[in-house]
Amino acid sequence: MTSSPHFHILIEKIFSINVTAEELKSIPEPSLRRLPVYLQYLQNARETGKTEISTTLIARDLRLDPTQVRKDLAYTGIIGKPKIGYNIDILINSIEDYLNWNNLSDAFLAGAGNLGLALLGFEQFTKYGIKIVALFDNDGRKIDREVKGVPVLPVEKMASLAKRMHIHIGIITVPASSAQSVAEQMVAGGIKAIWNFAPKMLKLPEEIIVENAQFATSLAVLTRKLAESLKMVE
Amino acid sequence: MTSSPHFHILIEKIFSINVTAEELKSIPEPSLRRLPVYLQYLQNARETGKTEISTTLIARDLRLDPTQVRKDLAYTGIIGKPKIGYNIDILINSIEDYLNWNNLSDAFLAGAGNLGLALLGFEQFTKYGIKIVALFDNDGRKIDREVKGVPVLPVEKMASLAKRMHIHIGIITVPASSAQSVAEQMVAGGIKAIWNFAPKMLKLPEEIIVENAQFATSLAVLTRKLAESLKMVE
DNA sequence: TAGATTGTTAATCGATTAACAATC
DNA sequence: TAGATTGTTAATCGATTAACAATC
Repeated sequence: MTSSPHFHILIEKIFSINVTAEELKSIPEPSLRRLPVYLQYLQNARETGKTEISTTLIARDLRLDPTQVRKDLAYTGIIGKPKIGYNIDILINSIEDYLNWNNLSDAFLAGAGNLGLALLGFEQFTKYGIKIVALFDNDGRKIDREVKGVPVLPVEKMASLAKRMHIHIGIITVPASSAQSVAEQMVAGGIKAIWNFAPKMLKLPEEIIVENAQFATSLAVLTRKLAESLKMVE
Repeated sequence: MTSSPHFHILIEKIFSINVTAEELKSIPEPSLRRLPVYLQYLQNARETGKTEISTTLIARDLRLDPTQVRKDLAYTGIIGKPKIGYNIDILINSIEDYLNWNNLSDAFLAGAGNLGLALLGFEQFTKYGIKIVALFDNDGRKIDREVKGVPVLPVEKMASLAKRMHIHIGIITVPASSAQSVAEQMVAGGIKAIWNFAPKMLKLPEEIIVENAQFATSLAVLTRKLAESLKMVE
Protein backbone atom coordinates (compact mmCIF):
# COMPACT_ATOMS: atom_id res chain seq x y z
CA MET A 1 0.00 0.00 0.00
CA THR A 2 2.56 2.55 1.08
CA SER A 3 4.59 1.62 -1.97
CA SER A 4 1.89 2.93 -4.34
CA PRO A 5 3.27 5.69 -6.55
CA HIS A 6 0.19 7.74 -5.77
CA PHE A 7 0.64 7.51 -2.04
CA HIS A 8 2.54 10.76 -1.56
CA ILE A 9 0.00 12.61 -3.68
CA LEU A 10 -2.77 11.15 -1.56
CA ILE A 11 -1.00 12.35 1.57
CA GLU A 12 -0.53 15.80 0.08
CA LYS A 13 -4.23 15.96 -0.70
CA ILE A 14 -5.23 14.94 2.78
CA PHE A 15 -3.08 17.67 4.21
CA SER A 16 -4.22 20.17 1.57
CA ILE A 17 -0.77 20.75 0.20
CA ASN A 18 -0.95 22.48 -3.18
CA VAL A 19 -0.12 19.87 -5.79
CA THR A 20 -1.70 21.74 -8.68
CA ALA A 21 1.50 22.05 -10.71
CA GLU A 22 2.07 18.32 -10.31
CA GLU A 23 -1.42 17.50 -11.50
CA LEU A 24 -1.32 20.01 -14.35
CA LYS A 25 1.69 18.37 -15.90
CA SER A 26 0.10 14.97 -16.18
CA ILE A 27 -1.98 15.33 -19.33
CA PRO A 28 -0.41 13.74 -22.42
CA GLU A 29 0.04 16.23 -25.25
CA PRO A 30 -2.16 14.27 -27.68
CA SER A 31 -5.01 14.51 -25.18
CA LEU A 32 -4.40 18.22 -24.73
CA ARG A 33 -4.57 18.73 -28.48
CA ARG A 34 -7.91 16.97 -28.65
CA LEU A 35 -9.57 19.15 -26.02
CA PRO A 36 -10.24 22.11 -28.38
CA VAL A 37 -11.76 19.67 -30.85
CA TYR A 38 -14.20 18.44 -28.23
CA LEU A 39 -14.92 22.00 -27.24
CA GLN A 40 -15.91 23.04 -30.72
CA TYR A 41 -17.95 19.88 -31.23
CA LEU A 42 -19.78 20.45 -27.94
CA GLN A 43 -20.56 24.06 -28.79
CA ASN A 44 -22.16 22.85 -31.99
CA ALA A 45 -24.07 20.16 -30.12
CA ARG A 46 -25.37 22.68 -27.60
CA GLU A 47 -26.81 24.81 -30.37
CA THR A 48 -29.03 21.92 -31.40
CA GLY A 49 -30.72 22.12 -28.00
CA LYS A 50 -29.10 19.07 -26.43
CA THR A 51 -28.29 19.26 -22.73
CA GLU A 52 -26.60 15.89 -22.12
CA ILE A 53 -24.10 13.96 -24.23
CA SER A 54 -22.31 10.62 -23.97
CA THR A 55 -18.73 9.81 -24.91
CA THR A 56 -20.14 7.02 -27.06
CA LEU A 57 -21.75 9.62 -29.29
CA ILE A 58 -18.82 12.04 -29.27
CA ALA A 59 -16.48 9.23 -30.23
CA ARG A 60 -18.68 8.10 -33.11
CA ASP A 61 -19.00 11.62 -34.53
CA LEU A 62 -15.30 12.45 -34.19
CA ARG A 63 -14.10 8.97 -35.17
CA LEU A 64 -12.29 8.33 -31.92
CA ASP A 65 -12.30 5.58 -29.31
CA PRO A 66 -14.94 6.12 -26.56
CA THR A 67 -12.52 5.15 -23.80
CA GLN A 68 -10.06 7.67 -25.13
CA VAL A 69 -12.68 10.41 -25.06
CA ARG A 70 -13.60 9.51 -21.46
CA LYS A 71 -9.97 9.64 -20.38
CA ASP A 72 -9.35 12.93 -22.17
CA LEU A 73 -12.37 14.56 -20.55
CA ALA A 74 -11.45 13.16 -17.14
CA TYR A 75 -8.27 15.27 -17.18
CA THR A 76 -10.43 18.37 -16.90
CA GLY A 77 -11.97 17.02 -13.69
CA ILE A 78 -15.47 16.51 -15.10
CA ILE A 79 -17.56 13.69 -13.64
CA GLY A 80 -20.27 12.02 -15.68
CA LYS A 81 -23.35 10.05 -14.81
CA PRO A 82 -23.56 6.37 -15.78
CA LYS A 83 -26.25 5.73 -18.37
CA ILE A 84 -26.70 9.47 -19.01
CA GLY A 85 -23.36 10.98 -19.86
CA TYR A 86 -22.24 14.55 -19.26
CA ASN A 87 -24.09 17.83 -18.98
CA ILE A 88 -22.97 19.80 -22.02
CA ASP A 89 -22.82 23.20 -20.33
CA ILE A 90 -20.77 21.90 -17.43
CA LEU A 91 -18.51 19.95 -19.76
CA ILE A 92 -17.81 22.98 -21.94
CA ASN A 93 -17.03 25.03 -18.88
CA SER A 94 -14.81 22.32 -17.50
CA ILE A 95 -12.69 22.20 -20.67
CA GLU A 96 -12.49 25.99 -20.91
CA ASP A 97 -11.42 26.24 -17.29
CA TYR A 98 -8.83 23.55 -17.78
CA LEU A 99 -7.35 25.39 -20.77
CA ASN A 100 -7.57 28.62 -18.81
CA TRP A 101 -9.61 30.10 -21.67
CA ASN A 102 -12.01 31.78 -19.28
CA ASN A 103 -9.24 34.11 -18.13
CA LEU A 104 -8.20 36.42 -20.95
CA SER A 105 -4.45 36.89 -21.28
CA ASP A 106 -3.11 40.00 -22.99
CA ALA A 107 -0.80 39.35 -25.92
CA PHE A 108 1.43 41.30 -28.30
CA LEU A 109 1.48 40.53 -31.99
CA ALA A 110 4.50 41.38 -34.14
CA GLY A 111 3.90 41.64 -37.89
CA ALA A 112 0.86 43.59 -39.08
CA GLY A 113 0.66 41.84 -42.44
CA ASN A 114 -2.17 39.72 -43.81
CA LEU A 115 -1.57 36.87 -41.40
CA GLY A 116 -1.34 39.17 -38.39
CA LEU A 117 -4.57 40.90 -39.35
CA ALA A 118 -6.22 37.54 -39.95
CA LEU A 119 -5.35 36.47 -36.43
CA LEU A 120 -6.50 39.80 -35.03
CA GLY A 121 -9.85 39.45 -36.75
CA PHE A 122 -10.18 35.78 -36.03
CA GLU A 123 -13.76 35.22 -35.07
CA GLN A 124 -14.04 35.50 -31.36
CA PHE A 125 -10.36 35.01 -30.74
CA THR A 126 -11.11 35.87 -27.16
CA LYS A 127 -12.88 32.53 -27.08
CA TYR A 128 -9.40 31.06 -26.92
CA GLY A 129 -8.27 33.03 -23.90
CA ILE A 130 -6.13 35.52 -25.80
CA LYS A 131 -6.59 39.25 -26.23
CA ILE A 132 -4.26 41.00 -28.65
CA VAL A 133 -3.67 44.43 -27.12
CA ALA A 134 -1.04 45.83 -29.50
CA LEU A 135 0.41 45.20 -32.95
CA PHE A 136 4.05 45.92 -33.80
CA ASP A 137 5.53 46.53 -37.23
CA ASN A 138 8.49 48.20 -38.88
CA ASP A 139 6.54 49.60 -41.81
CA GLY A 140 6.19 53.36 -41.26
CA ARG A 141 2.93 53.42 -43.21
CA LYS A 142 1.29 51.10 -40.72
CA ILE A 143 2.67 52.59 -37.52
CA ASP A 144 0.52 54.79 -35.30
CA ARG A 145 -2.67 53.68 -36.95
CA GLU A 146 -5.31 51.57 -35.31
CA VAL A 147 -6.64 48.26 -36.66
CA LYS A 148 -9.92 47.12 -35.18
CA GLY A 149 -9.28 49.29 -32.19
CA VAL A 150 -5.78 47.92 -31.62
CA PRO A 151 -2.82 50.31 -32.00
CA VAL A 152 0.07 49.57 -34.37
CA LEU A 153 3.41 50.56 -32.83
CA PRO A 154 7.06 50.45 -33.90
CA VAL A 155 8.89 47.25 -33.02
CA GLU A 156 11.56 49.04 -31.01
CA LYS A 157 8.94 49.99 -28.44
CA MET A 158 7.85 46.38 -27.92
CA ALA A 159 10.29 45.22 -25.25
CA SER A 160 9.87 48.15 -22.88
CA LEU A 161 6.11 48.16 -23.30
CA ALA A 162 5.88 44.42 -22.70
CA LYS A 163 7.79 44.86 -19.49
CA ARG A 164 5.62 47.72 -18.34
CA MET A 165 2.36 45.94 -19.17
CA HIS A 166 3.50 42.54 -17.86
CA ILE A 167 2.72 40.81 -21.16
CA HIS A 168 3.46 37.07 -21.15
CA ILE A 169 2.40 36.02 -24.64
CA GLY A 170 3.90 37.07 -27.97
CA ILE A 171 2.70 36.15 -31.44
CA ILE A 172 5.11 36.29 -34.37
CA THR A 173 3.79 36.78 -37.89
CA VAL A 174 6.79 38.58 -39.37
CA PRO A 175 8.83 37.13 -42.27
CA ALA A 176 11.26 34.33 -41.43
CA SER A 177 14.23 36.66 -41.87
CA SER A 178 13.29 38.86 -38.92
CA ALA A 179 11.62 36.24 -36.70
CA GLN A 180 14.69 35.51 -34.57
CA SER A 181 15.36 39.17 -33.85
CA VAL A 182 11.71 39.86 -32.98
CA ALA A 183 11.63 36.81 -30.72
CA GLU A 184 14.70 38.00 -28.85
CA GLN A 185 13.13 41.40 -28.30
CA MET A 186 10.05 39.69 -26.91
CA VAL A 187 12.15 37.67 -24.50
CA ALA A 188 13.97 40.85 -23.51
CA GLY A 189 10.57 42.30 -22.68
CA GLY A 190 9.82 39.45 -20.31
CA ILE A 191 7.54 37.48 -22.63
CA LYS A 192 7.38 33.85 -21.54
CA ALA A 193 5.47 32.11 -24.34
CA ILE A 194 5.76 32.65 -28.08
CA TRP A 195 3.35 31.51 -30.77
CA ASN A 196 5.51 31.43 -33.85
CA PHE A 197 4.03 31.50 -37.35
CA ALA A 198 7.29 32.28 -39.13
CA PRO A 199 8.81 29.29 -40.94
CA LYS A 200 11.95 29.45 -38.83
CA MET A 201 13.12 27.58 -35.76
CA LEU A 202 13.77 30.05 -32.97
CA LYS A 203 16.84 29.74 -30.78
CA LEU A 204 15.76 30.95 -27.37
CA PRO A 205 16.49 30.17 -23.71
CA GLU A 206 15.11 26.79 -22.69
CA GLU A 207 12.57 28.20 -20.27
CA ILE A 208 10.74 30.11 -23.02
CA ILE A 209 7.70 28.23 -24.27
CA VAL A 210 7.59 28.16 -28.05
CA GLU A 211 4.68 26.76 -30.01
CA ASN A 212 5.38 26.57 -33.72
CA ALA A 213 2.25 26.91 -35.84
CA GLN A 214 4.01 26.00 -39.02
CA PHE A 215 1.96 25.60 -42.14
CA ALA A 216 4.62 23.36 -43.65
CA THR A 217 4.03 20.62 -41.08
CA SER A 218 0.36 20.48 -41.80
CA LEU A 219 0.99 20.56 -45.53
CA ALA A 220 3.47 17.71 -45.34
CA VAL A 221 0.80 15.45 -43.93
CA LEU A 222 -1.71 16.56 -46.54
CA THR A 223 0.49 16.22 -49.60
CA ARG A 224 1.90 12.92 -48.39
CA LYS A 225 -1.52 11.38 -47.79
CA LEU A 226 -2.67 12.62 -51.16
CA ALA A 227 0.35 11.11 -52.90
CA GLU A 228 -0.39 7.84 -51.11
CA SER A 229 -4.02 7.74 -52.15
CA LEU A 230 -3.20 8.60 -55.75
CA LYS A 231 -0.55 5.87 -55.83
CA MET A 232 -3.04 3.38 -54.42
CA VAL A 233 -5.44 3.67 -57.33
CA GLU A 234 -2.70 3.53 -59.95
CA MET B 1 13.00 -17.19 -42.45
CA THR B 2 9.95 -17.56 -44.63
CA SER B 3 7.83 -16.50 -41.67
CA SER B 4 9.42 -13.03 -41.60
CA PRO B 5 6.78 -10.33 -42.06
CA HIS B 6 9.01 -8.70 -44.67
CA PHE B 7 9.33 -11.82 -46.76
CA HIS B 8 6.50 -11.04 -49.14
CA ILE B 9 7.82 -7.53 -49.67
CA LEU B 10 11.23 -8.98 -50.43
CA ILE B 11 9.68 -11.30 -53.01
CA GLU B 12 7.78 -8.43 -54.57
CA LYS B 13 10.98 -6.46 -54.86
CA ILE B 14 12.85 -9.30 -56.51
CA PHE B 15 10.13 -9.60 -59.10
CA SER B 16 9.83 -5.81 -59.48
CA ILE B 17 6.22 -5.69 -58.43
CA ASN B 18 5.18 -2.14 -57.59
CA VAL B 19 4.95 -1.93 -53.82
CA THR B 20 5.26 1.84 -53.65
CA ALA B 21 1.89 2.38 -52.00
CA GLU B 22 2.78 -0.19 -49.38
CA GLU B 23 6.10 1.47 -48.62
CA LEU B 24 4.62 4.94 -48.63
CA LYS B 25 2.20 4.10 -45.86
CA SER B 26 4.86 2.99 -43.47
CA ILE B 27 6.11 6.30 -42.12
CA PRO B 28 4.72 7.17 -38.67
CA GLU B 29 2.89 10.48 -38.64
CA PRO B 30 5.19 12.02 -35.99
CA SER B 31 8.15 11.33 -38.29
CA LEU B 32 6.31 12.81 -41.26
CA ARG B 33 5.61 15.97 -39.26
CA ARG B 34 9.28 16.34 -38.41
CA LEU B 35 10.47 16.20 -42.03
CA PRO B 36 9.58 19.83 -42.85
CA VAL B 37 11.42 20.88 -39.70
CA TYR B 38 14.57 19.15 -40.88
CA LEU B 39 14.11 20.66 -44.32
CA GLN B 40 14.01 24.19 -43.04
CA TYR B 41 16.93 23.57 -40.71
CA LEU B 42 18.99 22.10 -43.56
CA GLN B 43 18.24 25.02 -45.85
CA ASN B 44 19.57 27.34 -43.16
CA ALA B 45 22.62 25.14 -42.69
CA ARG B 46 23.32 25.13 -46.42
CA GLU B 47 23.40 28.92 -46.49
CA THR B 48 26.30 28.90 -44.06
CA GLY B 49 28.35 27.10 -46.68
CA LYS B 50 28.26 23.64 -45.12
CA THR B 51 28.12 20.67 -47.48
CA GLU B 52 27.91 17.72 -45.05
CA ILE B 53 25.95 17.32 -41.83
CA SER B 54 25.58 14.62 -39.18
CA THR B 55 22.46 13.57 -37.34
CA THR B 56 24.38 14.13 -34.13
CA LEU B 57 24.51 17.83 -34.92
CA ILE B 58 20.95 18.08 -36.24
CA ALA B 59 19.68 16.38 -33.10
CA ARG B 60 21.58 18.71 -30.81
CA ASP B 61 20.33 21.85 -32.57
CA LEU B 62 16.71 20.68 -32.78
CA ARG B 63 16.72 19.06 -29.33
CA LEU B 64 15.86 15.60 -30.64
CA ASP B 65 17.35 12.13 -30.24
CA PRO B 66 20.03 11.36 -32.87
CA THR B 67 18.68 7.87 -33.50
CA GLN B 68 15.26 9.35 -34.10
CA VAL B 69 16.68 11.78 -36.64
CA ARG B 70 18.48 8.93 -38.43
CA LYS B 71 15.32 6.87 -38.58
CA ASP B 72 13.24 9.79 -39.80
CA LEU B 73 15.68 10.60 -42.58
CA ALA B 74 15.95 6.95 -43.56
CA TYR B 75 12.26 6.97 -44.56
CA THR B 76 13.17 9.28 -47.43
CA GLY B 77 15.62 6.70 -48.74
CA ILE B 78 18.76 8.74 -48.06
CA ILE B 79 21.97 6.86 -47.26
CA GLY B 80 24.69 8.46 -45.18
CA LYS B 81 28.38 7.83 -44.79
CA PRO B 82 29.75 6.59 -41.47
CA LYS B 83 31.96 9.16 -39.77
CA ILE B 84 30.93 11.88 -42.25
CA GLY B 85 27.15 12.14 -42.25
CA TYR B 86 24.95 13.25 -45.12
CA ASN B 87 25.48 15.53 -48.09
CA ILE B 88 23.19 18.48 -47.41
CA ASP B 89 22.11 19.04 -51.01
CA ILE B 90 21.22 15.41 -51.53
CA LEU B 91 19.46 15.25 -48.19
CA ILE B 92 17.32 18.30 -48.94
CA ASN B 93 16.41 16.86 -52.29
CA SER B 94 15.61 13.52 -50.75
CA ILE B 95 13.15 15.04 -48.28
CA GLU B 96 11.53 17.24 -50.92
CA ASP B 97 11.11 14.29 -53.24
CA TYR B 98 9.64 12.21 -50.45
CA LEU B 99 7.09 14.91 -49.65
CA ASN B 100 6.45 15.31 -53.38
CA TRP B 101 7.26 19.01 -53.00
CA ASN B 102 9.26 19.06 -56.21
CA ASN B 103 6.09 18.46 -58.20
CA LEU B 104 3.79 21.46 -57.93
CA SER B 105 0.12 20.58 -57.42
CA ASP B 106 -2.54 23.09 -58.42
CA ALA B 107 -4.93 24.06 -55.66
CA PHE B 108 -8.11 26.12 -55.20
CA LEU B 109 -8.52 28.43 -52.24
CA ALA B 110 -11.98 29.41 -50.97
CA GLY B 111 -12.20 32.58 -48.88
CA ALA B 112 -10.33 35.66 -50.10
CA GLY B 113 -10.09 37.28 -46.67
CA ASN B 114 -6.97 38.16 -44.71
CA LEU B 115 -6.06 34.57 -44.02
CA GLY B 116 -6.59 33.50 -47.62
CA LEU B 117 -4.43 36.34 -48.86
CA ALA B 118 -1.79 35.55 -46.26
CA LEU B 119 -1.59 31.99 -47.58
CA LEU B 120 -1.49 33.22 -51.16
CA GLY B 121 1.37 35.55 -50.39
CA PHE B 122 3.15 33.09 -48.16
CA GLU B 123 6.79 33.38 -48.99
CA GLN B 124 7.62 30.86 -51.63
CA PHE B 125 4.53 28.79 -51.01
CA THR B 126 5.54 26.87 -54.08
CA LYS B 127 8.42 25.61 -51.95
CA TYR B 128 5.81 23.41 -50.32
CA GLY B 129 4.58 21.82 -53.53
CA ILE B 130 1.37 23.83 -53.78
CA LYS B 131 0.34 26.37 -56.38
CA ILE B 132 -2.87 28.29 -55.74
CA VAL B 133 -4.38 28.85 -59.19
CA ALA B 134 -7.71 30.44 -58.24
CA LEU B 135 -9.43 32.12 -55.30
CA PHE B 136 -13.16 31.84 -54.67
CA ASP B 137 -15.34 34.20 -52.68
CA ASN B 138 -18.94 35.28 -52.35
CA ASP B 139 -18.20 38.95 -51.87
CA GLY B 140 -19.13 40.76 -55.10
CA ARG B 141 -16.54 43.45 -54.47
CA LYS B 142 -13.74 40.89 -54.60
CA ILE B 143 -14.98 38.83 -57.51
CA ASP B 144 -13.45 39.15 -60.97
CA ARG B 145 -10.41 40.94 -59.66
CA GLU B 146 -6.95 39.51 -59.57
CA VAL B 147 -4.76 39.20 -56.48
CA LYS B 148 -1.06 38.66 -57.12
CA GLY B 149 -1.92 37.37 -60.57
CA VAL B 150 -4.53 34.90 -59.28
CA PRO B 151 -8.17 35.43 -60.32
CA VAL B 152 -10.96 35.73 -57.73
CA LEU B 153 -14.09 33.91 -58.89
CA PRO B 154 -17.58 33.33 -57.47
CA VAL B 155 -17.92 30.22 -55.31
CA GLU B 156 -20.67 28.75 -57.47
CA LYS B 157 -18.17 28.29 -60.30
CA MET B 158 -15.77 26.32 -58.11
CA ALA B 159 -17.10 22.78 -58.52
CA SER B 160 -17.37 22.78 -62.30
CA LEU B 161 -14.01 24.47 -62.71
CA ALA B 162 -12.32 22.03 -60.33
CA LYS B 163 -13.66 19.17 -62.37
CA ARG B 164 -12.53 20.70 -65.65
CA MET B 165 -9.04 21.52 -64.35
CA HIS B 166 -8.62 18.25 -62.43
CA ILE B 167 -7.85 20.04 -59.17
CA HIS B 168 -7.16 17.70 -56.26
CA ILE B 169 -6.42 20.10 -53.41
CA GLY B 170 -8.77 22.62 -51.80
CA ILE B 171 -7.94 25.15 -49.10
CA ILE B 172 -10.71 26.52 -46.91
CA THR B 173 -10.30 29.92 -45.26
CA VAL B 174 -13.97 30.91 -45.13
CA PRO B 175 -15.80 31.54 -41.82
CA ALA B 176 -16.86 28.47 -39.83
CA SER B 177 -20.48 28.99 -40.78
CA SER B 178 -19.92 28.35 -44.49
CA ALA B 179 -17.06 25.87 -44.24
CA GLN B 180 -19.21 22.74 -44.50
CA SER B 181 -21.03 23.99 -47.59
CA VAL B 182 -17.82 25.05 -49.32
CA ALA B 183 -16.21 21.70 -48.50
CA GLU B 184 -19.14 19.86 -50.04
CA GLN B 185 -18.83 21.90 -53.22
CA MET B 186 -15.14 21.04 -53.35
CA VAL B 187 -15.93 17.35 -53.03
CA ALA B 188 -18.57 17.70 -55.73
CA GLY B 189 -15.83 19.13 -57.94
CA GLY B 190 -13.68 16.06 -57.45
CA ILE B 191 -11.30 17.52 -54.90
CA LYS B 192 -9.63 14.75 -52.90
CA ALA B 193 -7.75 16.59 -50.16
CA ILE B 194 -8.86 19.58 -48.10
CA TRP B 195 -6.72 21.83 -45.95
CA ASN B 196 -9.20 23.30 -43.52
CA PHE B 197 -8.48 26.49 -41.61
CA ALA B 198 -12.07 27.05 -40.49
CA PRO B 199 -12.68 26.19 -36.81
CA LYS B 200 -15.24 23.57 -37.72
CA MET B 201 -15.09 19.80 -38.09
CA LEU B 202 -16.10 18.85 -41.62
CA LYS B 203 -18.41 15.92 -42.24
CA LEU B 204 -17.27 14.44 -45.53
CA PRO B 205 -17.00 11.01 -47.16
CA GLU B 206 -14.31 8.89 -45.52
CA GLU B 207 -12.07 8.79 -48.58
CA ILE B 208 -11.60 12.57 -48.56
CA ILE B 209 -8.34 13.57 -46.91
CA VAL B 210 -8.89 16.39 -44.44
CA GLU B 211 -6.07 18.15 -42.65
CA ASN B 212 -7.28 20.55 -40.01
CA ALA B 213 -4.93 23.47 -39.45
CA GLN B 214 -6.77 24.70 -36.44
CA PHE B 215 -5.30 27.57 -34.49
CA ALA B 216 -7.16 26.48 -31.39
CA THR B 217 -5.17 23.25 -31.08
CA SER B 218 -1.89 25.06 -31.18
CA LEU B 219 -3.14 27.67 -28.73
CA ALA B 220 -4.34 25.04 -26.28
CA VAL B 221 -0.81 23.70 -25.96
CA LEU B 222 0.61 27.19 -25.55
CA THR B 223 -1.82 28.48 -22.96
CA ARG B 224 -1.68 25.25 -21.00
CA LYS B 225 2.11 25.17 -20.85
CA LEU B 226 2.13 28.80 -19.82
CA ALA B 227 -0.38 28.17 -17.05
CA GLU B 228 1.79 25.29 -15.86
CA SER B 229 4.97 27.32 -15.78
CA LEU B 230 3.28 30.19 -13.96
CA LYS B 231 1.82 27.76 -11.40
CA MET B 232 5.25 26.22 -10.86
CA VAL B 233 6.80 29.46 -9.64
CA GLU B 234 3.90 30.32 -7.37
C1' DT C 1 44.77 3.49 -36.52
C1' DA C 2 41.36 5.62 -33.40
C1' DG C 3 37.31 8.11 -33.08
C1' DA C 4 33.01 9.27 -34.94
C1' DT C 5 29.08 8.21 -37.31
C1' DT C 6 25.74 5.23 -39.67
C1' DG C 7 22.16 1.70 -39.69
C1' DT C 8 19.76 -1.84 -37.30
C1' DT C 9 18.10 -4.74 -33.66
C1' DA C 10 16.43 -4.85 -28.89
C1' DA C 11 14.53 -2.54 -24.80
C1' DT C 12 11.79 0.96 -22.96
C1' DC C 13 8.29 4.07 -22.59
C1' DG C 14 3.88 6.02 -23.15
C1' DA C 15 -0.53 6.29 -25.52
C1' DT C 16 -4.37 3.70 -27.18
C1' DT C 17 -7.59 0.14 -26.83
C1' DA C 18 -9.93 -3.76 -24.44
C1' DA C 19 -12.18 -5.68 -20.53
C1' DC C 20 -15.21 -5.20 -16.88
C1' DA C 21 -17.21 -3.89 -12.35
C1' DA C 22 -20.03 -0.05 -10.59
C1' DT C 23 -23.91 2.70 -11.36
C1' DC C 24 -28.17 5.23 -12.73
C1' DT D 1 -35.37 -4.49 -14.05
C1' DA D 2 -32.43 -4.45 -18.23
C1' DG D 3 -29.57 -1.81 -20.97
C1' DA D 4 -26.38 1.77 -21.40
C1' DT D 5 -22.83 4.40 -19.77
C1' DT D 6 -19.09 5.73 -16.63
C1' DG D 7 -14.54 5.09 -14.61
C1' DT D 8 -10.64 2.21 -13.90
C1' DT D 9 -7.41 -1.52 -14.39
C1' DA D 10 -5.01 -4.54 -17.66
C1' DA D 11 -3.40 -5.64 -22.35
C1' DT D 12 -1.85 -4.05 -26.63
C1' DC D 13 0.26 -1.30 -29.81
C1' DG D 14 3.47 1.84 -31.69
C1' DA D 15 6.97 5.38 -31.13
C1' DT D 16 11.15 6.59 -28.84
C1' DT D 17 15.46 5.52 -26.97
C1' DA D 18 19.44 2.44 -25.98
C1' DA D 19 22.89 -0.70 -27.44
C1' DC D 20 26.14 -2.06 -30.65
C1' DA D 21 28.31 -3.99 -34.88
C1' DA D 22 29.79 -2.16 -39.37
C1' DT D 23 32.19 1.37 -41.64
C1' DC D 24 34.92 5.35 -43.36
